[in-house]
Amino acid sequence: MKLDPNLETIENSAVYDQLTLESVDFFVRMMSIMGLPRSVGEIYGLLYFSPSPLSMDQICTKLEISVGSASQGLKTLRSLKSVKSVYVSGERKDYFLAETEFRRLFSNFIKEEILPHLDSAAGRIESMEKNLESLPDSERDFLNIRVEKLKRLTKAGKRLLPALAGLLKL
Amino acid sequence: MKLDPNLETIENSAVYDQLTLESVDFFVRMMSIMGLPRSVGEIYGLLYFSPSPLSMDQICTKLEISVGSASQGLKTLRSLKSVKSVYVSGERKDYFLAETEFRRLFSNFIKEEILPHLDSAAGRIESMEKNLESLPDSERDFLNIRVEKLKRLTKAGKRLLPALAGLLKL
DNA sequence: TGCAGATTTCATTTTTTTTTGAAATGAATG
DNA sequence: CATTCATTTCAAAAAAAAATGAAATCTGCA
Repeated sequence: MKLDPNLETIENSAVYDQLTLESVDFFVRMMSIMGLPRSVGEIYGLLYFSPSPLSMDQICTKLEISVGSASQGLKTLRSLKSVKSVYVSGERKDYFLAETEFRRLFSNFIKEEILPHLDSAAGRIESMEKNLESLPDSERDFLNIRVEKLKRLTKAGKRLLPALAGLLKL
Repeated sequence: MKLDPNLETIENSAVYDQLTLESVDFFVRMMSIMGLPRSVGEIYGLLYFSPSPLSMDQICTKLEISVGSASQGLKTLRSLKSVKSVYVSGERKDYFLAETEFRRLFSNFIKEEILPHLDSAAGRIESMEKNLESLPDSERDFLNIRVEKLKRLTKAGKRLLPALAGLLKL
């Protein structure tokens, strides 16, 4: 991360830079657990500790990433509703602020990245059940139990995961 | 001495192959959501529908993967306690069976892959708090609130995630 | 103990994912 | 409505992750 040497405001103090660095690091790891690219974590980490909204080119400059990455990363963060754009009077470009309700971030992540998989899994299980029917009763038991287990797992996932974010009382 | 391959067993039917294919596909996706490599999902998917334990070379043959991958994948699965090895009399090699309690799989996954990150996050937050102290009171508020939020998030994670697997009543 | 087969390790190759940067598209302003 | 700046898109480059396979290590048994 690159610092710009304009003094006096908190944003330009060395301590603030250090905090931002730690924030970026924190969110890079967190997003990476969620399977999101480094740049997404960097952008969110930067915005999370920024008292004022930042434009895309400020983000690119401070993080030393390309405009393509910034645009892509902001798109992802927008889809997770983790970032909001802010109108700044007399400015043409968009400015961004972090949305700090983690509950919403997780709930959108689950909705967008996980539930679709559970839905397609349900389809796959149906197809397994169809295949099972064509086996003789005597040999069906073992496989039947396994398929039932998968079915219960996906159902539990579909029920539990969306409820999970709701448990976050921060 | 080797058991002769009885062509009438369920394992050799086309329907069984189809089911195995679907199982592999199911678990490859599931493991990939958890950030685990394809080979891990393939191996678990194969074992999950196998009525009899399989050796490493059987796994390599059926999945067409290298011994290195199989060894690596089994190591991961062992560490997640998702696979158990079985003694087969008169056989030198190890044989493997899937452990089908998903609760244990998830609980181990959380313990091994996620909690360590939360622990290191706690350290990072401490360092942020130290940095905060050196800022003048007047400018500390905004950042203080953010750091507190991170602290609550990691604490909630540490409490909630291990409990999560326990909610799985399958 | 020494051997043969089984398993692990790890440098290398392959595959996949992410980033880049330039061209295309879009939008506000005069 | 043309110009300029801002944003998105996407092919190519770079980086990261995973798979391979052969050498090293381990293990049980004669």
